[in-house]
Amino acid sequence: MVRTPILNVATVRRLKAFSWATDRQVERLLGHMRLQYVEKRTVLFNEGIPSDSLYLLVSGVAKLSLRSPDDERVLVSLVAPGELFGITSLMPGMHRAFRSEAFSDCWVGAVRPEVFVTTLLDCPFAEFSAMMEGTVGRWFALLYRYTRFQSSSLRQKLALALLELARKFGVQDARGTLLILQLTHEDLADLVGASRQKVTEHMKELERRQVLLRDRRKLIVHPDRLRETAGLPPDEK
Amino acid sequence: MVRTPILNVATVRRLKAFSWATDRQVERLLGHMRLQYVEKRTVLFNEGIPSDSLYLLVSGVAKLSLRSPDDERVLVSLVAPGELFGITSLMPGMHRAFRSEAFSDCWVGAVRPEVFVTTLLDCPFAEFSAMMEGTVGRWFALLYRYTRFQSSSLRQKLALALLELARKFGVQDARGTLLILQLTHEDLADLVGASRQKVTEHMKELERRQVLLRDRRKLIVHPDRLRETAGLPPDEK
DNA sequence: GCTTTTTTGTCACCTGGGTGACACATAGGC
DNA sequence: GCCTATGTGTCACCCAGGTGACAAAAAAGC
Repeated sequence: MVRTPILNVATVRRLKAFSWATDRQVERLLGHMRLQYVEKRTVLFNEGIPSDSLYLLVSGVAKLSLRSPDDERVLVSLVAPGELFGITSLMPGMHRAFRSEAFSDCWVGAVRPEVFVTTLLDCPFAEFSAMMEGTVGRWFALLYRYTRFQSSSLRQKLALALLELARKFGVQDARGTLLILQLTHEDLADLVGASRQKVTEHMKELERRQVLLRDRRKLIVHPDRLRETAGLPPDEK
Repeated sequence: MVRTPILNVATVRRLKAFSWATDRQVERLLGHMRLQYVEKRTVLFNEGIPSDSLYLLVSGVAKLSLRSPDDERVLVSLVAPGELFGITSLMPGMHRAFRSEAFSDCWVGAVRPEVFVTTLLDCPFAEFSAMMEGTVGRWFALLYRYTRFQSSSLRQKLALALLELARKFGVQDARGTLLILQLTHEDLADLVGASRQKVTEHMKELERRQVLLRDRRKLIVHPDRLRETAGLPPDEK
């Protein structure tokens, strides 16, 4: 068995965690932190489950990953000692975006997000977390799309991009979701990082498959079918 | 010329912006917001400059983009009315990550981030922004890497990933920056979304070019040369 | 309306990176 | 120290998607 590390203010400072907080605040926070040992390869949390804890990596290396449509694992990031992870817990009702597992044997400290916020910021958790959602929520959505892009074909990337656009710029229409936006194939190509020509080809193909249709230069998309072509599970929202 | 839109609490509610704030707070915030008209194609801010304003898109469509090493523009996102953007301003001393320009003619409201935070959250800006940095800073770093990935070759992606690892897990060594991490080529492949074989090939090539070297299964990298192979400007930090 | 510019559609051809296969090297386990 | 499992190096081959080129169709000016 491994010796339990000592987690006190000095250790936290050495880890360069919570550098903005006072000693007093850190001390108070540590009082609420559960330290746990996580053996290599053990999953700490899985994507999609509700997020109720915020973690501090004390020692070892943790890993954030994501399962792609074709069941490959995308390694999103490696977490170093001193880093906070499981940050979705700071946003209201948000589920885990990534799976977290121990890349090597780890010691992690877990704390409830409400305790974290109220201890270090002295502001109601609900307000803070609504603020987070309203501001960095967009970053999160982008990160989500880009991590998906990693293991997607061009067609899937297009579908993902169009889904995002439908969410932002779509209005309901008899024929589907109308994008109130003048988009050229070149814009789409820049968005998914592809050539204009291939975008044209795939858009034609999506039209043929009735995933979308065009009325002059306005797009009308069918979100369900887009999700399907993107390799996402059917909508649950 | 275009009619200036009326920006009051009702408008904000219709835009679904600041949904978590009270009418009173919104009203106070609006008092500090400068409304401006931005003509299509006009650049609102450029990547790399200090960020001192937070923006609310009132009407039109804005665009966030990024210039890649080979001078292509990566279109990162399109901003819809009601969205906040220019969020780097909420983090201390952070520079703009993306360029923002008007995709169509726009009306945007600009507000100082300190005013935004103190009005809507009643908590000192410095504390809030340190908290942001300590928590969602990691997301931001990831987003940065992934947006760069978009227009990079495998070699560049590898260099970017290794740079991130060097920042997190590197210790100075006579021969360069030693990564205190046992990484297999397969791990690297998962990180950059490539096949194990090609990663092996490129790692060999990087060794040949003296961008990195290996001591048993530990990597020693040369960050300056990595930046160069990644197509990034020389370090300014 | 007619002209100019921008976008779309479709080629043929090239290339970076994926795949499968297999030999060799290394590192743990015991 | 030996054995087994895991990682590395290197093929030959294939394919998705990039590139350049050009015609047709739509939009935008005027």
